[in-house]
Amino acid sequence: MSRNNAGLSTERIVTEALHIIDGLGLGKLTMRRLGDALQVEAMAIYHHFPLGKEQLFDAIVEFITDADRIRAEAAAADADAEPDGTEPDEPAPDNRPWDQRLRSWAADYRTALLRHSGALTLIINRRPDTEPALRALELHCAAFEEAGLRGAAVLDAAAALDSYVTGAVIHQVRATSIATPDAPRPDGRFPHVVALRAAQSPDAVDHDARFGAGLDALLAGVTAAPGHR
Amino acid sequence: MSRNNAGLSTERIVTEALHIIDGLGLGKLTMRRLGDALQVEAMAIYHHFPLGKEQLFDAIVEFITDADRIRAEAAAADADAEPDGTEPDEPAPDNRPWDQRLRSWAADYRTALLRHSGALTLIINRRPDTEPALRALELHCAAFEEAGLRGAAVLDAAAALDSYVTGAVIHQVRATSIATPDAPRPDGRFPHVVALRAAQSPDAVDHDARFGAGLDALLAGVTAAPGHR
DNA sequence: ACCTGAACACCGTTCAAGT
DNA sequence: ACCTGAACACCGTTCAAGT
Repeated sequence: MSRNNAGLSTERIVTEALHIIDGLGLGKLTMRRLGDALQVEAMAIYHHFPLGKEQLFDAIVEFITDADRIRAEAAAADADAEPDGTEPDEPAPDNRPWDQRLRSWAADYRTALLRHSGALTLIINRRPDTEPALRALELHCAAFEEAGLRGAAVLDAAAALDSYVTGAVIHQVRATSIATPDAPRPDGRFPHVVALRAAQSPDAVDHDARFGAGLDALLAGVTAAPGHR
Repeated sequence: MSRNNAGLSTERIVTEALHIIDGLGLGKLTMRRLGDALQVEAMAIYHHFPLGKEQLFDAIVEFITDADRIRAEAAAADADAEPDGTEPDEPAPDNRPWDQRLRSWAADYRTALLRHSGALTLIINRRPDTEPALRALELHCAAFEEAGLRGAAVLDAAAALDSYVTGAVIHQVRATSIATPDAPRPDGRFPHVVALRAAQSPDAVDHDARFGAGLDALLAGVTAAPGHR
């Protein structure tokens, strides 16, 4: 066998990089380690990502936030009793009401971010004009117009929705991260926190329900407001 | 002069590190570069942060999100016509209604994050049980109880508020980051986006107004909901 | 206690070379 | 076109040593 043509591809590289991030953390993602995992010299990666690690990071973010791929994977898992060789059809238009479309998008996006929480710091630098981002924005704008918003209020609502979902994932990842041993336990200076945590331990929080409650509140709030600001 | 006792302190180190982050970006914050800026060997930093760079990162995050220091600085700038040597008094209790307290907190926190947007990736890993974090949570819980919420709904509302503010800063930093030259311009596949951007260019967005609108919507939504979920 | 200086085990990336 | 291998300029961190 030849040492060339090791069958490298951008998708294989991104998948393996994500595997390292999920397993060892973002800090352990090294070009050399990634090369080892791919059974290739580290420098071979630069042929597929000439701009280096930053470009690889961008590709990872696009991969994680590619809603179409996520939906296709879910559909393939559902329809495994239909093993014909046909390509997946053009995705059927979603005819449900605006709020159900937004709730589905939010749930899917949140799931994708949580599944790869080790890459969250990369998501922060996500380019707003990438194709998956524009596709999500288009979905949001169409939904909020159907809800009755117009003009700047539509874009404001879309921004608020994206902000909430991103922030909620960060909040949850923080809350479920391993506690530092020397952390100050809430004492008399924080009476409300103490009382509320006595009723509900931080470890017992239902993050899915909390996320849904906040999302409902946000959607109700942005669509109840007058159409202009 | 001796080569020892260079006057290093954790505060000086953190301040200088933040200066490098603001000026050159987080990626350029190096122990060696930080040492140069402090006129000291890089290894001297380890005497004040024995756990290394991660510990320094935590200190930077605490510094940025220390609401008390921010408020004290603002107060000192206001009261510069009162140059007596007295220490700043115990902060007066804020007797305004719950929503004004939350709006002030949100504005201050957002300002602090935006001022050091290069450190945003560090903020993601912010420990939820640090003292500034608990202080903010206490403020949130007291306000939402005053608004009529009870039990889990109070903590849910506090989580939603923190999520929104954090996410909104990330959204804004993304939106105002330099555009990639090869970014796909919105075309016929994104009709709503195209139409809305024709009316309001992305560069013309009033991010302060947008933030306020979303915050108002969120506060209205979480307090309009029934007290339990 | 506080800082120095050399050393170690890594990094990302460039570049010429191989097939 | 696709990959290798050596090399360069860095990193974070350890450790013994200085004062």
